[in-house]
Amino acid sequence: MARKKNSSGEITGPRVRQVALQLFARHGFAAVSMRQIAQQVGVQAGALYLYTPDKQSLLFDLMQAHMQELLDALATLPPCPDPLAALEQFTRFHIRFHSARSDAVFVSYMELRNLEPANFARIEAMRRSYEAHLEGLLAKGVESGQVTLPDTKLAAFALIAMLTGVNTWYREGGRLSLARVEDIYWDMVRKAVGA
Amino acid sequence: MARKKNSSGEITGPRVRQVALQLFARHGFAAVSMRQIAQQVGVQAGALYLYTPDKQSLLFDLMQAHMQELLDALATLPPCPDPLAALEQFTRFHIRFHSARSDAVFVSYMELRNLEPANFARIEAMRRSYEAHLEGLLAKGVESGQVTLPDTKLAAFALIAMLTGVNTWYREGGRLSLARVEDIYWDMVRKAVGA
DNA sequence: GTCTATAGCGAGATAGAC
DNA sequence: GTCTATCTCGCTATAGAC
Repeated sequence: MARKKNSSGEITGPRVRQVALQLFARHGFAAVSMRQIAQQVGVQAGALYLYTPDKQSLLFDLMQAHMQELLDALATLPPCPDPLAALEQFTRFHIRFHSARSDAVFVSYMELRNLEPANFARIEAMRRSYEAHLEGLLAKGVESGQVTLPDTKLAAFALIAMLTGVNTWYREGGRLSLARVEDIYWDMVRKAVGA
Repeated sequence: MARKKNSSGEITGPRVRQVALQLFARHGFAAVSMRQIAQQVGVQAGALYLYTPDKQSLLFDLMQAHMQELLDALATLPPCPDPLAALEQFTRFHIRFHSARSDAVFVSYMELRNLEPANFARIEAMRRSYEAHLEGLLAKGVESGQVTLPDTKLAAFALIAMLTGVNTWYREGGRLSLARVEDIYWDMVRKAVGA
């Protein structure tokens, strides 16, 4: 066994982050106290500072980890030479990835205003990189003539907003399976880009 | 003149609401103190309680006023017998109305979780009523055969998310006029619904 | 690594003078 | 209608025992 005798530190750190994410999503960063987090983790408030230098860093780390995971997952999608197939792949990927992480998505969008300027800039750069990827796909589709769009930049914004909106209403075990939701949204995306 | 000698009370009330809305949008409800609001209004903290019983009521009043204004404006749109013309009218109305009130839109969405349950229920009912209006338009389009959609409920969610998303990037005096933005979004909406 | 205890501060809200 | 002063509470963060 590689575990040390006092191994709870290896488990408490991730647990602090998990609890913080859930509470931030539910009540908002500013409305959640370090005491609340500690209570839900099952430690005293002072012990939290072994895992984060302060509350702001805790928020930033959660948001950065989420955005990095998103970019990494995007980068490991199988290559897709056909622009329309790539757009379908992106659509289904976006819905699946985001619906599986509703707390992180919510926090990463809603709490931007609670980041210090330097931290804000770093998260925003990651978000722009993701948007630019979609815009690139749309531009390729326009080039190949498979897609017709008045403005690829606005289309990228519009599609991401539309797809992320799934998180506001989708609940597992509801009327529709996620696969069916993907189908329906892909149908609307495909038509919206004139394919 | 109808103004009384001590007329500042007639102007301070609206000003408190205006300042609170701006600060809530910028920093979040929980992060803004009554002292901050008072300072920006130019009164002492205690004086705020002449205009609102407490901070929660201030938030709720702002959100309710916004939603009521939205529903009222929707109800006074000129009647539109053709389903497709009605959908275009809705699209342009939504973009215009929401882009002119970005603070209220932002607060009314982001701060839902800071409402007491009873207040939350009232705001949610108003939002659902707005969504139902759009879904009704889409259903009429399907009936008349001018629109093709796999699911009108999801389409309503998708279109509202897409249109409201304009607020995340649109700034007056930017690359595109609002009229041009309306055109571009209407093009995508029209195609997305299979018209 | 976690605890107790506490410093230092700022919050929401109220009382009463003017 | 607005002010000053204050009550009471909870916050972030730290110190030091174990």
